[in-house]
Order: sequence, then C-alpha cells, then structure tokens
Amino acid sequence: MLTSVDKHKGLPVYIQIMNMIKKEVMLGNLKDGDQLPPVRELSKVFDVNTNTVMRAFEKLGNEGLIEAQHGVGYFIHSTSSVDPMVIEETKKYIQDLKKKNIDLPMTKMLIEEVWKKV
Amino acid sequence: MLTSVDKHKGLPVYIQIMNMIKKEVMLGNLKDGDQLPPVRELSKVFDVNTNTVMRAFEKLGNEGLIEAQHGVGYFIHSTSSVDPMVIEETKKYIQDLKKKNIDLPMTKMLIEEVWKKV
DNA sequence: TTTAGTGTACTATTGAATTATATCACTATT
DNA sequence: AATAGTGATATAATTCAATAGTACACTAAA
Repeated sequence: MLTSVDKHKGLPVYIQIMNMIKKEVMLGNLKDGDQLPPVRELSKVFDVNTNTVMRAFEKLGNEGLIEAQHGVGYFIHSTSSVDPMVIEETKKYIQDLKKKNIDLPMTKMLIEEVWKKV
Repeated sequence: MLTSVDKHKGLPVYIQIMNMIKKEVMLGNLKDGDQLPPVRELSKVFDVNTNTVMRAFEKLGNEGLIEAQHGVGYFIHSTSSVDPMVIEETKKYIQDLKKKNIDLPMTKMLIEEVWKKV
C-alpha cells in the first residue's frame, strides 16, 4: 500500500508520501482511526531520512487529514473517501481520452485549464 | 496569453513557462509556425533572468514542441491541439465533480490513480 | 523502573533553480 | 557596411527548499 518513492526525480519525496496517503484515504483503503506505519519504519521502506517522512506527516496534520499522538503514532482523521460513482465516471472519461491518444501530462493540463473556466 | 509566473511557490519557474506554452498549443491558441515572444522580452514580462526563459525554451525544443531559428526567434512546431469535443467532455466531467465538492488537487490524484488501472 | 516503540526538535549539508554579467553568433533591414 | 534585434554560450555567485544526522521526549506494557 505504501511501498516506494522516486528519489530526486520530479516531485519531492515528502510530497510523494503525502499524495500516497491522500490517495489511500480517497480510495477508502485508509479510514478514520486507522494507524499509519511508524515514521522510522516508513523511512526505512522508502530509504529516506525520518525527517522527510515527518515533514509529510506534519503537513498532512496541518491539513487535518491525520493526527499525531506523541509516543504512540499517527492516525487517520478523515471521513472523506470518494463516491464510487465518481470513480466510475472517471474511468469512462479516461478511457475516452486514451482512445484519442491523449497522455497523462496532457490530461492534467487540460483538467487544470478547464477547471479555471468552468 | 503569456502573462505571469509564481516565483518560489510550487513549481520551478521554467516549468511553469513550459506548461503555459504547452497549454496554449493544446488549446489551439498557438499554432504551428507561430512565433514566440523573444527570450529577453519574456524575461522582462515574468521578471526573471533570461537564462530561466532559455531553459524553458531549450527543454521545449528537446521535446520537439518548438524550434529555434538563430538570430530570428522561436517558433511553434506542433500540430497537436486537442479536439474541441474532448474539451466539451472535460467541461462536463469537471462540472460534475464540482457539484460533488471535489477540489482540483483531489481530482488530479483521482485521475492519476484511475489512469494506472484503466 | 526499565525497556521498547513511538513522535519531536535542532542543526548541518546538499543540490537544483535562479541570478548576474558578459560576450559571441546569426539574421534582416537600411 | 552598419545597425538593431534576435538566439547561444559561459562562468561565477547566490539562494532556498529538500534532505540528512543526531539527540531528545513521550507512552505503554512488562
């Protein structure tokens, strides 16, 4: 579930970690109250410094998505997974784009651009 | 059309510049053969060093999206704008997400995640 | 009270991004 | 030939986010 990061390629590692967790929450794989792996463990798994994981967790804390219990661990604090209908709709949308040979970076830009105007 | 960048906030400026141009091409606002503003001019507009603009243009050149004519200027070298139908479809998709109070960052992650699986 | 497991805090280092500056090279117009 | 406008190259310096190194603090259970 939380497996690997790309070091020094593209996004900062701590952002990658944040995104992983956000995705898992979004998909419903991590739910309110669930405990996250310890900072040290993740730092080993990802082969990065504990501070890098800490930074990710801190920021997620600021966003209110997780909460720390000193000496105990980090816990998910969110009830907001995405409606399965939305995922289905997204699948259809993406299938259509792929048929038309539009790639992921292009799609992201398209979404960003249209988002401003709609 | 090419107006401003956010310095020291999020993405590197040279990437922001690349994305701006890619978007304009995607939307059909910049077409094959169109000349881009001079490097010096853009560096003034964005209030960044010429090297930063050059870097963006160099990279776009490597990707084949633009071409340099030494002593003359940079020109768009691409015929790939997005089908207006796709833009319409994207509008509908986004309107639906907005109704369900899903925000842009969440949407981007959703797209990324579903992209892998479809 | 000891121990193992957890989060926290502080400082130092690194490296990509950006700037500053200067100079060279090519093109088109006059 | 001269000039103005353009891109190309080079080097050094700077800045700041990202990451690492290391030691401290809290919790729970034995």
